Amino acid sequence: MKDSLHQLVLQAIASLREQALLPADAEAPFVIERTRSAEHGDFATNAALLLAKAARTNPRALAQALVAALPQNPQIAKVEIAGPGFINFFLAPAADHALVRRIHAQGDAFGRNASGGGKTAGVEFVSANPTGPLHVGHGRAAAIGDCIARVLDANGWNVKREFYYNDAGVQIGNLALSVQARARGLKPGDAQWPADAYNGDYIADVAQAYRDGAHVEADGTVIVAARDTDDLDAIRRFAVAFLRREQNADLAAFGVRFDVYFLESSLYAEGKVDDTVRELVGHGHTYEEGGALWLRTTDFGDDKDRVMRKSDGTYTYFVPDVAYHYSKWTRGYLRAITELGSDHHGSLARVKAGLQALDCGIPNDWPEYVLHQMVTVMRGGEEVKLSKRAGSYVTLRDLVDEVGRDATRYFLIARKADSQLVFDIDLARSQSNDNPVYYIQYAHARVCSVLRQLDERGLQWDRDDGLAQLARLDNEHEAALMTELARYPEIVDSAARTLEPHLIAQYLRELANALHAYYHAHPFIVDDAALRNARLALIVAARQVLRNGLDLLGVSAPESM
RNA sequence: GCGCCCGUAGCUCAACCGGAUAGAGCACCGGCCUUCUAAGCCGGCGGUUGUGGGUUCGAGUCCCGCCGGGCGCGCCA
Repeated sequence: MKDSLHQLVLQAIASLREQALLPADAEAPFVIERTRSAEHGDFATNAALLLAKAARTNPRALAQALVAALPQNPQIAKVEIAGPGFINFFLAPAADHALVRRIHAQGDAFGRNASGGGKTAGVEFVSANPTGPLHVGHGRAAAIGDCIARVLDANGWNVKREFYYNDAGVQIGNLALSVQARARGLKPGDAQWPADAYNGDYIADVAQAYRDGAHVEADGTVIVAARDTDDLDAIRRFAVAFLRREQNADLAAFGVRFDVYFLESSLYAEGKVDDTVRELVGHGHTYEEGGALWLRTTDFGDDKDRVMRKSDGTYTYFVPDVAYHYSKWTRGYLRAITELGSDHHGSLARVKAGLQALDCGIPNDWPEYVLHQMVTVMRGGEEVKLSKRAGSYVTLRDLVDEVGRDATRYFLIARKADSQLVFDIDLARSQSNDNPVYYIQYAHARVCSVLRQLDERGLQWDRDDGLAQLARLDNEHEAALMTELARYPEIVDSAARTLEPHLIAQYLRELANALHAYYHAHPFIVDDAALRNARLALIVAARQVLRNGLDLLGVSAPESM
């Protein structure tokens, strides 16, 4: 609807140009937007406000001319000029009826669109190194990344979820030493306990499994523990596999799966890091100084140049990062979304600089970054400190076990990524009306319950008759609910454009509210069969949209609660 | 010191490429269950959008300066 209104206004502008009421080159980035209140109609445009100057007239007069030039459209009941020169559109009931029929016809596909054209978009998120369990911050990353992936999919993109991890760096070395120390019976605090070791209890679990000769499978590879506490390399391989398996299990419990697990070590093994360095040198963006190889990232907007190869011959971490993103490019990811904690934002400029320096046609706005701010966890009114090294922190698994997958996902997705988030465990756990996720799920279950009630009363819902009788829906609650339903495709589009999945969560609450309000204002199971069928057609449409929206969040839509 | 993000009701947060009277939830006050689940609905209270300027028909939104909070500023990852 938004699009067709946009077209109508464009036609009106073109018409005014022909009449010389507007200069021939007059155009403006006008918008069609939902109004805030019903008295302003359903949609409004600011076209007259933006074009008034070019027309050398006042906005209201121009609005008059635009309205006069608007092509007729049966879905528009009324057009008004209001305020400083807004043009307000009032939709005809027929537009709402067509919408309800469309929801029934499209079902699970309602709200989806093909704007992505089937092109490939890679969404990288979590990308935690296998040095310990996932914590609540990873949970936020998982919820946001997975939801972005679902939203892009709903917009017609071929989405690849990708998890990148370092399986061979310094931190992994510390991990191996930690497990080895535990396997030798040492504990944190002991004189011989390694200085940079991980102190969490989970290290003891890994060590125990290693000594037991356990075999673990992770990311498609099986590793059997060598049991030899002197074989640090074997310990490392085992520990990585063990913790990767744990992380995968936690993510699976959270409802998140990946298409690609990308190992940093593979970049070295396949010579991709060397290739990248060679390309950068070849394009003349590097220089040697102080025994190190530098990349002139300042040519691409960075604060200062960055060392690529240290004087000891090893690479700094951002070189494989560039190689990794370049591999996404060569794998055909037309869009690459990288979801990170905002504490990594400092590295963005140099990675982008590295990609630009490859001179291979990567656009300046590729990849797209989505950064999320910290999560503060509250329990019993007190902040739970997160410290992996100290070994005491809230794991994602803890949250999913305690709070449930649905509420955890909802709480982590419902807020804009770039604002800090307070996760109140007590609130998320509460199965009460304090908890917004149940509110939405209850709306879905409520429709199911009405249909069950219908059955118990020995009645049947005639869908076709209902869809034919939509004109019987004439009260304000029905109008409000239909307006909410009509917004859904716009929200799906908007969430993908802005990469802001919280819009979905926000919207679903408003949709649920419209349904609950309708429920209380009017009985659905009435004696008048035509009216009954029409009302049921409307609430079943609402149920469909609730289900579709919850699916985008990865939250279940229960039939009863 | 420099860079990025944030600052909106007592609390947690919205506000669709700058739009009309800044909205929800929680908390608080008051109504509504012999009627499809009260995990619900309706009403009320609550704001100088941190602050001072600027841009324009119009600013929570854009620009500049302050104040406050977070994160980052390594030949660490």
